[in-house]
Amino acid sequence: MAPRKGSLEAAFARKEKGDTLTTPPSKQSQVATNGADGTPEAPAKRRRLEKGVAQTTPTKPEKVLEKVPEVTLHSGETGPWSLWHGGSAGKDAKELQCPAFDPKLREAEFPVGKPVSFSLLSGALLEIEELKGSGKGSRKTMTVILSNLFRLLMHVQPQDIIAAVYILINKVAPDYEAAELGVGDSIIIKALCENFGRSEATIKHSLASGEAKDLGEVALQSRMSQKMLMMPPKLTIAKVFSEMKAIAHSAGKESQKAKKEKIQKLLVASRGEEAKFIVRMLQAKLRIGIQIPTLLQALAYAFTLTKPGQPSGPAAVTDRRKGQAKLSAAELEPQMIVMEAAVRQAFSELPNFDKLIGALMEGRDGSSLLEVCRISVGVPVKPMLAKPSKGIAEVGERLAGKRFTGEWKYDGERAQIHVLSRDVIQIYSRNSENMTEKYPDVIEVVKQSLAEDVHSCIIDSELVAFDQVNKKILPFQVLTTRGRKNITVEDIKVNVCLFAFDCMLINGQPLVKEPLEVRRDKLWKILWPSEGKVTFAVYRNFSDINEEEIQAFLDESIAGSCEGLMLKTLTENATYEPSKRSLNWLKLKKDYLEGMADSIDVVPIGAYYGKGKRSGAYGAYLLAIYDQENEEFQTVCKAGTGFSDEDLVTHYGFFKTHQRPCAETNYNVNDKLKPDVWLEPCQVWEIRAADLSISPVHTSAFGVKADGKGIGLRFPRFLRIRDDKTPEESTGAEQIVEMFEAQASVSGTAAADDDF
DNA sequence: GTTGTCTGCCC
DNA sequence: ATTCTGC
DNA sequence: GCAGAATGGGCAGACAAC
Repeated sequence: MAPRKGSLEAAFARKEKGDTLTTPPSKQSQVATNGADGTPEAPAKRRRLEKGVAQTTPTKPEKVLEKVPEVTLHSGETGPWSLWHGGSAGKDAKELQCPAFDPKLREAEFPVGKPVSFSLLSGALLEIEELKGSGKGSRKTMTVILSNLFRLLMHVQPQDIIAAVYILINKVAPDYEAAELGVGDSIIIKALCENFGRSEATIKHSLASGEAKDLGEVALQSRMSQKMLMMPPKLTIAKVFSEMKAIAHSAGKESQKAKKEKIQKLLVASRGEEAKFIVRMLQAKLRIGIQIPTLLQALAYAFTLTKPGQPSGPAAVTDRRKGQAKLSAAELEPQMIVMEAAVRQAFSELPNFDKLIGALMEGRDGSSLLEVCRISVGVPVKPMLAKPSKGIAEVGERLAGKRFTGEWKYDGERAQIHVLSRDVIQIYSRNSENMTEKYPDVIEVVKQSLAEDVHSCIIDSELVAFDQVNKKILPFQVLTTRGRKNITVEDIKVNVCLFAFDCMLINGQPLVKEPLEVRRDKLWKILWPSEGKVTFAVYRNFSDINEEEIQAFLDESIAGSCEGLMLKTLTENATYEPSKRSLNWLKLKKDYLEGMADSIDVVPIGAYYGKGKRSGAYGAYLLAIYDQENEEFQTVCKAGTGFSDEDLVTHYGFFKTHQRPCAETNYNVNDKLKPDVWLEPCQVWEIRAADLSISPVHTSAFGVKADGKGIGLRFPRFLRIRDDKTPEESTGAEQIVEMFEAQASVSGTAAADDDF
C-alpha cells in the first residue's frame, strides 16, 4: 500500500464552517470564510449600493485599438517572417508548402468563382499529416500550408474559407449553437461494413494488427480496394460541408439510418485520400497536428499576405510581397504579429468563425478587427483555464514577488452567466455550450441577486450541487444527475449553489483588460449573496509566498468539500485574456501532491488496443483490486494516461507474453468493459486518482455502498510498477471503501450510504 | 412500454 | 479531466 | 511553455431494438 495516510487524516479533519459574514474585498485582506453562510434575508431588501456600479465603472473609454506591441524584426529566426521567406529556394511557388506561394499561379486549376474541389483540402491535410513529427520547422511548414490554402480560397472562392475552417475543426457551427454531428465510431463502423462489405471483425482485426491506425485508414483501405464502375461527381469543399450540416441536423425516427447513408454517399464519392479525412472529420479527430490555435495563426498570416477584394473598394491583392505596392519584410512582419494577436483575441472574445472570417473578409486588420469582434452579452467568451501545479514549491516559484490570491476550487460545473438584460439571462458551460435550459433556478436567483443598477454583465462562476437543508456542498456526482432539457423550477431535484469568482463585463463595459483585483471588486458590488443560492468563492489574498499558509488554506478548502485551490495573480499579468495565455491560472489539488493523494495498487487484468499514435501497443488497461473475502479481482478503473512512450512499449512487450484467451474465473468484470485482450494477473501498478465514485460498471466493493454498484476511480493515472508486491497484495476492497468514506464531500452527508 | 446502445458533454 | 512529447 | 493528441468515470438524452 502506498502512502496515503496523510490524505485520509486531512479528509477526516472536517472543519465546521463558521458563520462569518463576508466583507467587500476592498475592506479585507485575508478572508477565508464567506458565502454559503450569508444572511437569510431576501436579497432585494438589502440591496443598497453605497457606491453604485455606474460610478465605479471605468470612466476612461475602453480602448478599442490595440496598442501595437513593440516589435523587433526577427527576420529569419523566430518571428513569423521566418515562415515566409526561408525555404523557398528550389520550391515551386505553385505549391502550398512554398512560402513564396502565389494564389494567382493556380488560377488555371482553380478558376475564380468556381466551386473548389475537396481534393484541394484533402491534399493539404495529407501534406500536413506527412510533415507531422518530421523535425525542425515542420510545424512552421504546416502553418504555411494552411495559410496558403486560405489565401488560395480567398482568391478563388472566399465563401469556402468558412466551410474549410469548419471542416478543419470538425464542426458545423459555433459551440454555442447546439449542432452536433451525432456520429460516433459505432455508426461509422456500420457504414463501412455495409458500404464495403466488410465485417466488424475484420475491421477490428485491421486496427488490432496495426494495418490501419484508425477508422480513417480503415475507410481509405476499403475504398481503395473497391472497384467502381460509375463514379459520382467529385466532392467539393462546399458539398462536404453541406453534407456535414445535413448529418448534424438529421434527427428523429430513422435518423441513424439517414446519417449512415449520408456517410456512405460521401465515402463512395471520395477519391484519393479523401475517405480517410472524411471519416476522421466525422470522428472529430483529424489528428494531423492542427487545432484552433494553429488555425487562427494561419488565418492571421493569410489575411496579412493576401488582401481580399472589396465590393466597392480596392481589388484583391494576392501577394502583398509583390507588385508595385509591395511591402518589405520589415513592414509585413509587424503586421503579422499584430494580426495574429488580434485574431486570437477576437476569437477569444467572439468564438465564432463565421463572424471572424466575415470581419477579415471586410478587410479588417490588426488595428480594426477588435472593433467588431468584441466581448458581448449573449455570446460566451473563452474561459480562463488553469494549469495543474505539482506542489506548493512550484506555486511559489511562479508567483514569487507578485501579489496573488488563492480561491477554493469548487467541484461543480463551470458557468458563465450572461445577463443580457434584467429579464434575459443565459448560462454557458466551460466549452461554450448553452446551459440556459438546464438551470432555470439559477437564472431566477441571479435575477433577484443583481444590484439595482446592473442591466448587463458576464459573470464567471462554478455551480455546485448543494443540500439546502443541511447547507452542505454535495459531490460532483450528484450534480451530474440533474436533468438538462425542459427543466422547470418546480421539479428540480438537485439544487445548486452558485459560487461566483470573476466578472468580464458590466453594463456594456468589458473588464477583460482590468486586473483581477479590480474585476473582483466590481463583482462583489453587482451581486448580492443569498444563503445556499448565490455566493462568492472563498478566497485569501497573499502578498508573499508563505508555504505553510498556502498549505493550511488548501487543507481548509478540502475540509470544505472543495477540490483544492485556484491561484491567480491580482495585479501583475492578471487580465482575463485567455488568448494571451489560456492556462494563466494555477490549480493546486491534493492529488497532485505527493503523499496527500489516494494512491492505489492495482493489477492489470485486461488491455485495449491503442489508436492513432498509440497503435501498435495497448492504449489503455483494465485495472482491478483483489478482494480477499470473495477471492476475486474486481475492477476499479481503466488507465490510459500517465504512461511515457517508453512505458507503453515496455508494458506491451511484457503483457504480450502474459495474455489469456479468456477472463480468469476469479475476474469480476462487467460486460461493458470487456477488453480486447485478457491478461494474466502477474503485475502490480501504483496508480493515482482524485476521488472515488459509485460506479455502475466497476465491481470493487460491489454492493457495499450502493445496491448493485461498485466503486470506481475518478481521473486515474499510471504512476509506476510495484515490483515488490504480488497481485494478491494489491489494495483491498475494504480499503477502497475506507477511502470512499473518507472523502470530505461524502463523509457527514446523507449521501454517505446507499443514496446512490 | 421497457431495455440497451450510442453520443456528447460534464468533470 | 491528466499526462506526455515535439518544437 | 505551448499545442496537440493520447487516454479516464459517469451522467442524461436520443434512438433503436425488443
